[in-house]
Amino acid sequence: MGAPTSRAAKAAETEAALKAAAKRVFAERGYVNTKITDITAAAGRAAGSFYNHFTSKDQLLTALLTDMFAEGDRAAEDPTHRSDFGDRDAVRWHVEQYWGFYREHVPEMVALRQAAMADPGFGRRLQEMVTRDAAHLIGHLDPVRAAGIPLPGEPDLVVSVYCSLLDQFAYTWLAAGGDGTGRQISDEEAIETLTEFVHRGLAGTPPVRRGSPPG
Amino acid sequence: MGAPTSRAAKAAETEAALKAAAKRVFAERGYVNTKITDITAAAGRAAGSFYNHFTSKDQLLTALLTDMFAEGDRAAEDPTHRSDFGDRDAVRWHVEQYWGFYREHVPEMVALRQAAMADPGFGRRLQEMVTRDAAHLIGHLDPVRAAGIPLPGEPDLVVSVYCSLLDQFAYTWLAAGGDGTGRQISDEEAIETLTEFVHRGLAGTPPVRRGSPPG
DNA sequence: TGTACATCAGTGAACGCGCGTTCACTGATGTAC
DNA sequence: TGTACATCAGTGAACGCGCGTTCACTGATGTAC
Repeated sequence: MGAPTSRAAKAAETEAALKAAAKRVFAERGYVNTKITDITAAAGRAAGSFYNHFTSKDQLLTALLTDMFAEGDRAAEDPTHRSDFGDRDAVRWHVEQYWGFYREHVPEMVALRQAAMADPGFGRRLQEMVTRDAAHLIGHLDPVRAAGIPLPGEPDLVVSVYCSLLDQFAYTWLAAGGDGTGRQISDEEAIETLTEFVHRGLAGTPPVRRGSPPG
Repeated sequence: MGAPTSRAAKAAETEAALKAAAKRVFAERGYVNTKITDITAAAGRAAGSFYNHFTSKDQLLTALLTDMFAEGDRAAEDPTHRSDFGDRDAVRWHVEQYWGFYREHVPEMVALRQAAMADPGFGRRLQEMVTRDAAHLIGHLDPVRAAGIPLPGEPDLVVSVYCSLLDQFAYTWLAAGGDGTGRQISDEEAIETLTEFVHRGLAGTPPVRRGSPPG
């Protein structure tokens, strides 16, 4: 800004501007609907400039995802966290992490979701991300079983249920703009409801209930 | 086939062939990646023929969705079903309905999901579909509360949790080809795990548990 | 029943729009001496 | 420190590919008399 800049600095600045603009534009109109020139325009650069930094829109997204995962890995490396999903606090911690991460990375998460539907390469990338998460989570179920509480199904399926739930719920409320009723949702409310539901679902005792009342 | 056909019959046959081909091709390569000529080629017709029946790919999808919903409404009109989500059988019945419906309509459900991300019109359509479902389901929670069991959160959010879970889990296993580990899943296993998890999540009693053991 | 004309589903080559991508050019930064 | 040349980020008009869409044409079905 004003000060004379080296070439490298200027290039880095432009690349960062393109990335930031891409996130903004992806969030506004979605990944598939975004043209290269939408990104360069939003970044205040010429169309041709794009190709000094990225070979394609896909590769730009890949770069954004790399940034995102790097940050995510750093954030997730809190080895003090509770790892027993029979423990409500442990569930809450994980739900909160996921929710916070999604909220911070809505443009990338949405773009990845879109790209995964169109491009098998991103599909695999998304699956790997989920699988890695799942491998981490599956161990958190052992203490539940060790405590004599039967899981609702095979551990890998239970993890899949958990991931499905968090992913789609976060997408609905943080990215898609809610359930269509205009309802707003606070972080606290989302995290509490998810935590309670998941904790019960994993480690809760189903009630002994009659069917429908006679007559 | 062979027999001389009236114009109307021939046109209907072609339209049906285009719809059937579209479903096949959508399932193979996804909605966004499908070109008009992919559909006409799969149906064994000329490219121009498409426009005798549909104005665009979007409108073809709309037609497929109309067919699908018509069938879905007919199937869902079983007024004898249990409507108390404290009752495990009631939960199971709903899960089973959803799973079966999704299985029968993978191409349309996937296409709708893709279209909803790109086109706000389809986004609204999808939201309406979910909202209608939600309105039906929210009443099923009343008996749970009436029985003195606290829900894991506000009823509308609980319904949203339920819908998120079923939608994403079905998409993962029926459309996206699983969790990336090559794991297969039977209908029975899916329905049982979902039912148990949801039933506990809604109406289960969370265990009284210590935090992590001392030391 | 037969003939002449009208209509319409289907055809596929050709057209043209939109957008990704290129490339000759500019001016600023870096280097050589 | 100064001059001459090289390099490189950025520019934006122009190019061209891919695909949606059109349209003149064909041959079969429908209608009039």
